[in-house]
Amino acid sequence: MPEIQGAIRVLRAKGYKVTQPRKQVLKVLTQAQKPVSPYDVQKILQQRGEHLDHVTIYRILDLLCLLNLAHKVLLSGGFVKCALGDEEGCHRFMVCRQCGAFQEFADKSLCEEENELAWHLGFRTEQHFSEFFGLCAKCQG
Amino acid sequence: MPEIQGAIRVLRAKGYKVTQPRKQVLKVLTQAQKPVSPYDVQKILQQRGEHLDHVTIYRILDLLCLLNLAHKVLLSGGFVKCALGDEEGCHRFMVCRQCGAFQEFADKSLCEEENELAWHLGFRTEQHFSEFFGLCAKCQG
DNA sequence: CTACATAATGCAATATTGTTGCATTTACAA
DNA sequence: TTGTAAATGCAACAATATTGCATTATGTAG
Repeated sequence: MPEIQGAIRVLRAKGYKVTQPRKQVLKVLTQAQKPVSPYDVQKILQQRGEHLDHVTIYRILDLLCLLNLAHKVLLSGGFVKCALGDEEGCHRFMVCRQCGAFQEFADKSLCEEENELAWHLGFRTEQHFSEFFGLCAKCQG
Repeated sequence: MPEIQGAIRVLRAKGYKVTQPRKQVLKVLTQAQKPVSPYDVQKILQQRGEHLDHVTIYRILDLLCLLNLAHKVLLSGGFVKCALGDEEGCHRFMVCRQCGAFQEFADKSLCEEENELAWHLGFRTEQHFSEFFGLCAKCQG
């Protein structure tokens, strides 16, 4: 598990403890062929006879994301917020990680570029969703 | 409420009934300055002394999405799936709406283009997430 | 090696999100 | 005005997510 060793080094280097639950979650993520939800992690562990509280799993995943040892994927079926209107199936949002402000913007050429890229990979795109996380103008102190 | 009238026309044209609950939800979406979750819709209505079952709200929002009168937005805080690894803060997925297959792909120039666009709008991007929904090669029969 | 301080976990409780089946009501057309 | 098909409400439940606090375990200092 070389990947896990690397993650463990990062944990230690940043002053976080290397606990059994953290190692268990890292192992699940490393072995998983797909992105997994916190709930998936719990079920996979249960199948091995191991048990972790789901709260613990959430906290570990949050930490791993914070340390860039994991990342969040927003697949379909996710949190749903609806707004009225249709902008040609291309929805691009900027979300400020500081103040939570968000702003939608459209860029037609970018959409076409994306479509073309996917097309070359054999994929026919019907809807785009993009989110940029970062700092808005106000929060770039 | 010109927007609502338009939506109502679409409903009628497609043979869907124009019911009180549907008009209530459309009104909430139209007045909302932000994307709202189904739960948000319910709370907003409650504040006005109106009440709709949450199941009804889910069904209406699904219908509006189906008719392209609304769309789903995947903001941060959504359904979380984590995988180990860090690919420079740019995660682009193609998800097949038919078979659910997904595939991650990277494109550096696209990322830079996106960063630049956001930059011109005063936004400093740290992480990208993109999802393309459509049909994979296998499902384009 | 032991014991301490504190970080991390487990647990309890609760809130939010989402789905299904069926009884009842409502919209709209005849 | 009335019939009927569509839509809603209700009940039940499953899954997802967050908070506060008691308990446990890690890493360190002795």
